[in-house]
Amino acid sequence: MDSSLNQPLLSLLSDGLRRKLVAAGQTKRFDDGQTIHTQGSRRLGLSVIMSGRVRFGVFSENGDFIHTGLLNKGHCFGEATLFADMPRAYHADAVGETIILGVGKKQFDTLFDDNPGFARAFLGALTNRLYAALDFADDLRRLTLEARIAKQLFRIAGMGGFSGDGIIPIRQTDLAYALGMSRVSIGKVLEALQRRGFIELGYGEIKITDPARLKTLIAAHKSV
Amino acid sequence: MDSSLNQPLLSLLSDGLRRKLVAAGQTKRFDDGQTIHTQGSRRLGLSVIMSGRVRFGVFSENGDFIHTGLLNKGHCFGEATLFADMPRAYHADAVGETIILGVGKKQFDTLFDDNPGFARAFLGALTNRLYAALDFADDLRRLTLEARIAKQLFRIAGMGGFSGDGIIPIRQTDLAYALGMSRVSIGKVLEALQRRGFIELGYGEIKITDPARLKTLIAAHKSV
DNA sequence: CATTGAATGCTAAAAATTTAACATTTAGAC
DNA sequence: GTCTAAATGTTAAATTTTTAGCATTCAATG
Repeated sequence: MDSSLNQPLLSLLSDGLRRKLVAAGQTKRFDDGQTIHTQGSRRLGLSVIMSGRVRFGVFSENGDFIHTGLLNKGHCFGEATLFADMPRAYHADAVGETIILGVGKKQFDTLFDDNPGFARAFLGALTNRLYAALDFADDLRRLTLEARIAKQLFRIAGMGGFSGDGIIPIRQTDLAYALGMSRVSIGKVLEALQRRGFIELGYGEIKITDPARLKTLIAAHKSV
Repeated sequence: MDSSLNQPLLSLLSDGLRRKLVAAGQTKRFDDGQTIHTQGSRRLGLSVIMSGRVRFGVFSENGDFIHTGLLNKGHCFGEATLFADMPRAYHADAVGETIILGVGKKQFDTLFDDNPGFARAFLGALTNRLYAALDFADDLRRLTLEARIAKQLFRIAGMGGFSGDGIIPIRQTDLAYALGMSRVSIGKVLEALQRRGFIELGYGEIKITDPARLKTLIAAHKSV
């Protein structure tokens, strides 16, 4: 989840392997908001984002969709269905027009077994994601709320591939869910950050106006 | 961190591969408490626990060692130094007499490239650990404190390979750190669990007296 | 078996966070 | 431009959690 640890799979593959992967799968186009797969799906295979973005989340008891993650071009998902026999862990839908390369288990296995380079790429990508997840869990336990929020904003900004103006499309409600806090608490801290000139709050978006100063906040730890 | 997702590497390797791995490395014996590696070490290689247990943690600002994880026989660590060029993320020391198989980067790479089966085993192990970490982060955000504590006790019990009597060697201080809460809060909940007959508190250990009933608690969610 | 450091037990005040409202603003649809 | 649903803004009370003590119990050591 730390962007520095988030090399997309495609960037870890050589041109040759990338071509082979594409040749082995089928691309499919999704409209904005269209469901790519549902949580718990047992359809085995690798999915690679060729263009666009994919939003992940879960449905709460009352049916609301709760956004928990976002991946953009070059990233893959569904490895767990191939390597660990797990169902799809999150609901996934498209953000904007999105093209997904789907590689079924059979084709993937053939490709994987014939090309040792794939293993390295996946191991690299998974290791990065594992340590990013461990880092995120550490943050939840050790950082002050302000630091967690600041870091999460950078995390989202880094993942998204958004326009370079520092505007992050995220609802305060989703930020609250992502950090396991109430919207009121998140709102209070955001308001304070805005007052201090670090960010500007919008409707469904947050603009980082002073990235350098905001970054200095993420070191703030709870006491031990 | 979920025990069901925690197949040790050695159990994912065929006999043949396991033998090859052992042949490629060197075993080294550590006494109880002896340091295996320090945080930040750049020594590249894979470490496999052949017997005993390894305790991971970090040193806080005031020099206290804070225990954050425990792995037992069959598990490996240090993959990140091989697959993602990262330094050792945690300090590691032995719990009881422990034998570690160390495989240097060079030997490992040779072995890995010549034996495709290794890739599958590592991918399986890493995928499991990734989803366990994501699950743990979810717990931190969604579960009530009581549920988090109950689940953490099972997590530790499952990891440890301890005697079958349900006694978990853990200090309340460490439990508090692992869950990012204060010792007072942890103590309060533990005391309540003891009063209700789920557990028995000891000095540096906790006994699960009623695993079945304790397990029912871990579903308790914060409201959304 | 006396000593000692480590761990747990306990407390009350302070601080942080949630809850449950309701008000206001925003962006898009008509 | 109006309307509307969605999102943010704002409270205050209730609850949870931390902080900062100090007391007590435990287990290992000499």
